[in-house]
Amino acid sequence: MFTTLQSHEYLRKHSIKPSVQRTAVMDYLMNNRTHPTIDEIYLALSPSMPTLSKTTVYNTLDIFVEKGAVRALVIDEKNARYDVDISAHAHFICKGCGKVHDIFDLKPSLFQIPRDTPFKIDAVEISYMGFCEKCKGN
Amino acid sequence: MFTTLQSHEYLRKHSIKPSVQRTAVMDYLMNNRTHPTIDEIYLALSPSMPTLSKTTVYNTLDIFVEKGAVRALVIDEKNARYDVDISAHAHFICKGCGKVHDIFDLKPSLFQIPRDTPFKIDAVEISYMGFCEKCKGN
DNA sequence: CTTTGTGCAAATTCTTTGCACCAAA
DNA sequence: TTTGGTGCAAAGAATTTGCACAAAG
Repeated sequence: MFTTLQSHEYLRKHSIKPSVQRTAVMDYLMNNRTHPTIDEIYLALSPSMPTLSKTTVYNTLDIFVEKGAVRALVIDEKNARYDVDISAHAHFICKGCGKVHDIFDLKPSLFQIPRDTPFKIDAVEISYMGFCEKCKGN
Repeated sequence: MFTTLQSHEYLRKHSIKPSVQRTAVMDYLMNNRTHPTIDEIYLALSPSMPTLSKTTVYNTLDIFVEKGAVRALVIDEKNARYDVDISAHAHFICKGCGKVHDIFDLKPSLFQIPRDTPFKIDAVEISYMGFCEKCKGN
């Protein structure tokens, strides 16, 4: 369980001013490693923060990504999803239920950036698609 | 240059009934390996097919993907992009101009599916983000 | 005929924008 | 007070849906 104090600390480390809303969003991300969408974050927080607006959630995540505090995943065609774990790891998305899971334990070489391309590459995203345990039976 | 006859043939191979519209879209994809969006395809074809509707382009691409004739790329947060090359290769998206480029010549092992996951994985997508030659100067 | 495909318009969904108000330094 | 943050409502953009008509077998 991560505390508000730790979220606060983590935000400062990335030079993000820790407002109440930002701390709440970061708190949620640190404790819910489910690659949530904007809507999921908003729905989870709004009961305890009734004045929270979805615009603020959008703004907040934009800042987090810009400052390198979270990763924006491009794996779900429907919505943007966010991951507070910025270390090199891959993702799996279930075509049945849409949930996104982490895949750690892959060879580090997978995440190497190819040389001899004409591009200035600064990020890699490795995604697997298929069906999760629950959905593969159906 | 791929001909309409070849597109026609390729559609049959994937058991897709080759209507005029479908053949035109496949033709475009085979001759324009630029990972086009729905809108780009629509705008390119509508001058010569004034009655073409964007709904048809959506329907068409859905069928192509479902039948395995084209790959839907999840790399561009704004729009879906389509690739008629279904072989194992990676993509690079430029954060400046948004263009998507192919990266061939990567180790085949990169595209291997990890065992010892609880998932039934049936596709891999490897994406690199950064700036292309033109945009990296700015 | 009967099935399948096409295309218009409307509806939905996700995201962005403009602007007024609030809060912190 | 001045700057930056928040939140509402409206706008925008991509995609989906419902339905009528057209085309193919």
